[in-house]
Amino acid sequence: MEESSEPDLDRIDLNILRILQAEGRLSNAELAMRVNVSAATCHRRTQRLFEEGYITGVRAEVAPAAVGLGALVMVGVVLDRSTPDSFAAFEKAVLAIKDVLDCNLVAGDFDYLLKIRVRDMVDFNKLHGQTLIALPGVRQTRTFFVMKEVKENARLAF
Amino acid sequence: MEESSEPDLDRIDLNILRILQAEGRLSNAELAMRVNVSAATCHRRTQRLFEEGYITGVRAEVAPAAVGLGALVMVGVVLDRSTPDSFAAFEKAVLAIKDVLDCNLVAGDFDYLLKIRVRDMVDFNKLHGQTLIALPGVRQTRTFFVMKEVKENARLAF
DNA sequence: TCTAAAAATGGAAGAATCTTCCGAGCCTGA
DNA sequence: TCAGGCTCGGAAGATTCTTCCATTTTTAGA
Repeated sequence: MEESSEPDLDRIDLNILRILQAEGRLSNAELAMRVNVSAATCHRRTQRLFEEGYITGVRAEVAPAAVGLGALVMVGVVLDRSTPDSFAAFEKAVLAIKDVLDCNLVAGDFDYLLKIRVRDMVDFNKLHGQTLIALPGVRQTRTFFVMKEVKENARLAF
Repeated sequence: MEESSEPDLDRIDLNILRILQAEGRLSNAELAMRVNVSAATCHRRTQRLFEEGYITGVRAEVAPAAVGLGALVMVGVVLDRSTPDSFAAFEKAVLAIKDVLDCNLVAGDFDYLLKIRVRDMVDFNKLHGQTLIALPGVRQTRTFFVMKEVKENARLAF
């Protein structure tokens, strides 16, 4: 009688996740009302969702432009060789670059796709010329300047 | 006497932003201690950061795999024509697709780059065949399956 | 079907936190 | 120098959190 996909999350848990995903600072009392359980139960449920890793953290979203990070750039990276060592070295180096928000190993024309936030194009050119192309094993990069952010970091639909 | 870049954020405000970006559920009392001001001042500062749009929201991060969204896919999209109407129609349609987390208009080989989360490759194939290539004005798409998420949604460095 | 153990629930209350008011300190400009 | 505006921290009522406990609901076996 095991459920097929999401083992131990019932409708209430899923609603808590959905609501906190949108409003992470909601008070427990208000959250309890919205999901139709008592404050005590809601508190226990939410605590469990944190403890068991369904919620990995709660973060305030800072407006990038407000802190001088107005430029968003996507970069495709191709490495020289496709060896495990080569990948590992590249990944370790990328993790240390604060401007890189996302880094994904992909199948397709690139080895990695990066998402980068910097102040402006001048800053990106410096990052590109001094850091990115100097990363271990990089054969070539392809840059995609973002001209308009249509949708950014949307909530998960479940 | 206008400052060049970040007008009205002093060191304390920036620290509040940095801390809340990492721990959005921190109590005001604890936050006040960390930034070395009284609870009252910290409360006022934080409130202002919300009201003036420096913090756009606070969100719980839900583990994608826990809610059945284990697959991450990047898709490059090229449109038939590069007219404003064409772009507008595409963007409007994309905003309605819940699986699309990011959508950016870029300069380069593609018109748009999408970031999509679905359950698995089967789900992606369905989404691709039934929805993506049927979006208004789409000439071609290029799919990049993510094989490893090296860095995901990192915090802004400022 | 029935029963007993196990688990989850909601109410209540002490503890902790929030939120606002107020007076004091500190620049700023005349 | 001094008046005005701004920001600060302490304090206290209001709100919220967190836990305990009795009750209800669910589960599993006979």
